[in-house]
Amino acid sequence: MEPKHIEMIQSTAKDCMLFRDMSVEELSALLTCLDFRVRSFGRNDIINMAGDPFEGIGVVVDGQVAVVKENVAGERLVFDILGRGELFGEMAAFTGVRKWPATIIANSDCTVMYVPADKLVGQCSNSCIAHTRLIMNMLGILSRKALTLNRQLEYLSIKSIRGRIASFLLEQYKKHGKTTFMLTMNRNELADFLNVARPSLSREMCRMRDEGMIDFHRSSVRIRDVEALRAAAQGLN
Amino acid sequence: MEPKHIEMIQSTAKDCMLFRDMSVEELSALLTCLDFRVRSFGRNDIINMAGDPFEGIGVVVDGQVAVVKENVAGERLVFDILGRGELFGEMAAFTGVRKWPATIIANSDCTVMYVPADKLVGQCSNSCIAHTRLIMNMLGILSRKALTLNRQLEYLSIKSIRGRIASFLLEQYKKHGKTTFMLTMNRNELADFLNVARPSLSREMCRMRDEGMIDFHRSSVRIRDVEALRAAAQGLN
DNA sequence: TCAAATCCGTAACTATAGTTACAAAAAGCA
DNA sequence: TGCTTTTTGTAACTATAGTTACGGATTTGA
Repeated sequence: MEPKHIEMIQSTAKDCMLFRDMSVEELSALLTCLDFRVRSFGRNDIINMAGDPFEGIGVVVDGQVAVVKENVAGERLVFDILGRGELFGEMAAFTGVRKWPATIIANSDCTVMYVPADKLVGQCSNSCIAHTRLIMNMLGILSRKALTLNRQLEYLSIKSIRGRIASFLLEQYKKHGKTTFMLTMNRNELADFLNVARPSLSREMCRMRDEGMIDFHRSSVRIRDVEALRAAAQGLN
Repeated sequence: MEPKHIEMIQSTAKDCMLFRDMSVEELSALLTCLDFRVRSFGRNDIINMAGDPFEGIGVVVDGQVAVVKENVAGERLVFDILGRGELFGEMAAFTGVRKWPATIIANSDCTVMYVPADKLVGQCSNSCIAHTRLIMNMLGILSRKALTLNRQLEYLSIKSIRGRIASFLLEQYKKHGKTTFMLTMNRNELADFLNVARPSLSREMCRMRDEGMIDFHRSSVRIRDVEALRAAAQGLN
């Protein structure tokens, strides 16, 4: 293990849900008994391939990775984008799944730390306090994960494109706190995210503009009629 | 607490993931320190309403409940059907959410046991072994939940009704290990589950029958051409 | 700075799914 | 058993979204 890795992990751990509420000492003790490994990847490298044998949970130490799933037709569905301190493989770890359920791809040059699943689950020999906390943190992470999935499910359960756009924009509005904001996705990505065809998305957005609900140009959006948007999100009108 | 309840819970606990791998003694000790409550409901009763204050995890002791979500337009999306020994509210418990994220409805007369969230999370005063095991079981349950949601997300990301039906039937086929099996949902429920209109579901199922992929009558289904189904699930043909 | 690549809106056409209504079959029940 | 309720398939019609193609705007990068 190179020293720069240790340092990087220590500093990442501060922002990592998995190691939350631990003192530096606890963390050090924990890290020694977790028996982790570190690997680095270049942009677009495949970090883990769906179906490959699952070894353990991954923590993004540096850079950005994407969790994707591909069907046989070759369509790629982006499930999640993860940054520093975020986890992947946590669902597989506790269900005894032996294969990666999704593919992990490096969105940029990145460094990943792997923790063997059995080290997480098993009681460590020093039975450190930090290990207990680790488990509780894990519970929180998994729960949050489930809630996020739940919310995404709500998106896809909306049947009309207009409803999905409206819900999405309302969430952005809430997030930014302003009626004018920039989208972080281009039309293609947004269409993928909302699981609709790109031209259909454009068409519907223009209709909504024509009706005076919103205004937009490229990635900048302005909400003109919040109430109308709310109604649209609920499938009315 | 009525004795019949205690007995019912003890017997349910045997089949309950939350209490897995515990001896009768451990279970008894655990139950005393969990401070649970028991309530009974009649068919179609609302057990917990989305938005109502969240008290604790629910365990189905007897009967069947449905986890649903409704939008203002009144459309009802069935997220899950739970039987004896299954849990609800486990996601809310560990994320500090104070409101029920979904509505729970009694599918039949049923009995439910509630365990306060803080009793699960906090160390019990007797720090019993069973409590540790409870937490580990909880990890497994949450992971599995997340995987299930993931799978449902995959369902809804399929754009065609035919693809959804095919995926659903393939999963049932895999689950039963036989090409002939009974569905546990009627057409209405299945349509809800797949998030499509009921007549559209019927129509598509009939088309698939006409094309020789499947055979069915009411809730009994026979898969006639697995490969064709696989192709359909992937959006081909 | 200019050419290439990408992004975005648009339109015509097609395909798919939703809506509504109804009747036959099955199940529940008095 | 016979009546009622529920479940299911079906059909005609409508609405919505996907497909394909194209051109202008914008960005990228040599």
